Amino acid sequence: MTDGHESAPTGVRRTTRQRTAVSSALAETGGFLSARDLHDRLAAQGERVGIATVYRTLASLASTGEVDVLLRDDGESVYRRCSSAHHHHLVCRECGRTEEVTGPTVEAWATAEAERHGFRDVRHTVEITGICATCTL
Amino acid sequence: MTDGHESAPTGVRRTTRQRTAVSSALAETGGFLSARDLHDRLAAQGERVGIATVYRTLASLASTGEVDVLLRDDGESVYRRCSSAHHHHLVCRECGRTEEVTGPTVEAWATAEAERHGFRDVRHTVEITGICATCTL
DNA sequence: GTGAACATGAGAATCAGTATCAACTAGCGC
DNA sequence: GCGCTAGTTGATACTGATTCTCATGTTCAC
Repeated sequence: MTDGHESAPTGVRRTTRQRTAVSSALAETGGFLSARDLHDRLAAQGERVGIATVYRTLASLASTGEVDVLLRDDGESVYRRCSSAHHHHLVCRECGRTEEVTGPTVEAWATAEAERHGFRDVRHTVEITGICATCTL
Repeated sequence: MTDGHESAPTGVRRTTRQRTAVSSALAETGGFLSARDLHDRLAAQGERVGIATVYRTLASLASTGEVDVLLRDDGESVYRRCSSAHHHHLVCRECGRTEEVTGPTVEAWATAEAERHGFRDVRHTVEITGICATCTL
């Protein structure tokens, strides 16, 4: 973890066929995709991109806030092209449909609660799941 | 996935040495433990319990609400003996110390927000992380 | 005490994600 | 356009958590 092979980038981020492919595949799909899904989707489109590269690209996009990462219940991470403002998700457990929701209420509550316990540098995650109107029918 | 070997239990839950061991090891420790941690701890106490059994027992305890499951950022699940009332966690990113917090505010907000989008059968998870007072020093 | 349903455990299998490292390439200066 | 080199890629091995398999062991109602 100290100094591997792919470390020490001088900050330059090159444009490659693979990165463009991952980015646009993500943009085409509204919803959340796992790294595998994305890899399969690219393969189906004839874009040959290694799974390792997909993971690397997603991690990179996530670190710049261009995509949103969600850790599903089964432990797999899913990614989505996302507005960069802080927000939360309302996910349908049936079809996976996602709505973005914002909540000044929660933000305030989380911060207040954390401070009450003496915690600093507070972050929070809120996920709401349910069955959406369409799936209820 | 239709009908395995360990399925079709008629609802009976037997008391075994292993289940008791897992339960009490969990009770002795205030904080969160991963299945491995628990397994190691049991081994150290001379309790020979298979890792598969630890997982099974934890899953069973979790399903009855006797323990609380948290999916850590690295994807590993951690378990803790927990009050059964609905609540959330405030976790220190440094030392792992955990506080239980309740928030009628969030509950209400989550439900309202979900209903506004036409979602039913709503559940939510809220995790707040930060650096606790002790680690700040 | 008996028997059948339930539980266990050792190890194999699975699965997401990361590390390795030789080969490749974007983009800069010329 | 050419060459250089740091940044990238990808096939594959590896790791680590969790689940599956199934023969064997236990619990508990009767």
